Amino acid sequence: MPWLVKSDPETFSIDDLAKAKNKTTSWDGVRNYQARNYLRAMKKGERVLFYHSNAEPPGVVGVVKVAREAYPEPKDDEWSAVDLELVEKFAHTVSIDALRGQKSLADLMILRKGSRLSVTPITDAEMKRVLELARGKSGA
DNA sequence: GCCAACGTTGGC
DNA sequence: GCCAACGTTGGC
Repeated sequence: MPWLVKSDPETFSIDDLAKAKNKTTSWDGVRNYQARNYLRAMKKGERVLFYHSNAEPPGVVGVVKVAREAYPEPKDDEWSAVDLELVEKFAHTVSIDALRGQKSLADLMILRKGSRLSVTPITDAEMKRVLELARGKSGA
């Protein structure tokens, strides 16, 4: 299953990931039970959209993948982390406006008002559509 | 900077 | 177990 993770770029941006060792980071600090359960459902190799919140503009900035499935956080093993590895940084952000402009993306949890989940599942079709938008295709 | 939406906390 | 208060998130 494909996924989407949110990050405030002031805290951790896709450029930070690009600079990280092996372009891989431990995705820890999630302190929401539903998001944690999603983390635990991630499988190695699955693709994950990387979303910048509180950015100008907010939107999807690239694709990462699950490099290591969920493991307990060393300092707080009630919670889980995964390792995420950079796959690609988009040439252009797929902005939240662009996402909202797509009927096929209307069900994205991220677009719901007040949605604060930092890890959400998406469908294969949604992943495909966002990748098309990233590559500049506007078609159906 | 504002504020609506949400999750968590804590008194009862 | 309810719910008001509070802190945080995130778009604008």
